[in-house]
Amino acid sequence: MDRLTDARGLYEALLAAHGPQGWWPGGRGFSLPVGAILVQHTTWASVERALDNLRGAGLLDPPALAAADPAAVAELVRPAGLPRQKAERLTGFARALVEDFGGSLELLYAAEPHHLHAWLLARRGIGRETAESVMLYGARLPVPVVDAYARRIVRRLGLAPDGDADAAWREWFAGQLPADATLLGELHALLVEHGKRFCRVAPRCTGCPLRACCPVGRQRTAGALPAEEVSV
DNA sequence: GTCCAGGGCCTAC
DNA sequence: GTAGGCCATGGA
Repeated sequence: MDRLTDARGLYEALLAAHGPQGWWPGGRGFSLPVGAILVQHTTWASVERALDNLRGAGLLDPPALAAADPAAVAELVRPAGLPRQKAERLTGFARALVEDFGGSLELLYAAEPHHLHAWLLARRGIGRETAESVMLYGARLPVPVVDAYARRIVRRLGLAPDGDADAAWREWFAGQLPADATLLGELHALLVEHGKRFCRVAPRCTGCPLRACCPVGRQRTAGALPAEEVSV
């Protein structure tokens, strides 16, 4: 494998290695922002059980969730962990959606992107990463999602931008990739998939398809790891 | 038993 | 601005 030098090469290498991930292909339903909040600090398998519980209770509906008792919602989302916290965040999100957009995600997504971003960030429990995920997969806006996996993988490949500011990372991705929500959605999914399998906090590079072009992967194969690479 | 997952909030410094 | 604790369940 040739040495990777940019985001486009990374995307193509990950796509070749892992294939299309197809996250949230249906995209625009209420389960998307709900899932984006539920998935924080847990696995998607756990989220699906929580979503099933909410669906069974008729709460995958903005007005119904807005009116629901957070304590009852907490029991339904318990499989996804942090139940009290996530129940408050979900009911709060639904209330704001009903109050500000009549419960319509279509109207929310139709807002000017800057306002959409600001509105999402103003919701309790929605930070940068969750807001960007909703904008990318829900509103289908070409927004790169810069998460811990993206940073770790790019750092280990020796491609990280100068400085570590959010803006520098966003510019690093946006400047090298087309403004294409489908491509950026695949890239984020591929980075997560690759990170889970081969680029965790403690490097386990065995079998990593990027090993040949990754300094950490090569050193991992050889044995020792530089401390600054292990700790990224 | 230990680690950590498709984060974000709050507090202290 | 940033480091550290906290939230809680479940799978590896």
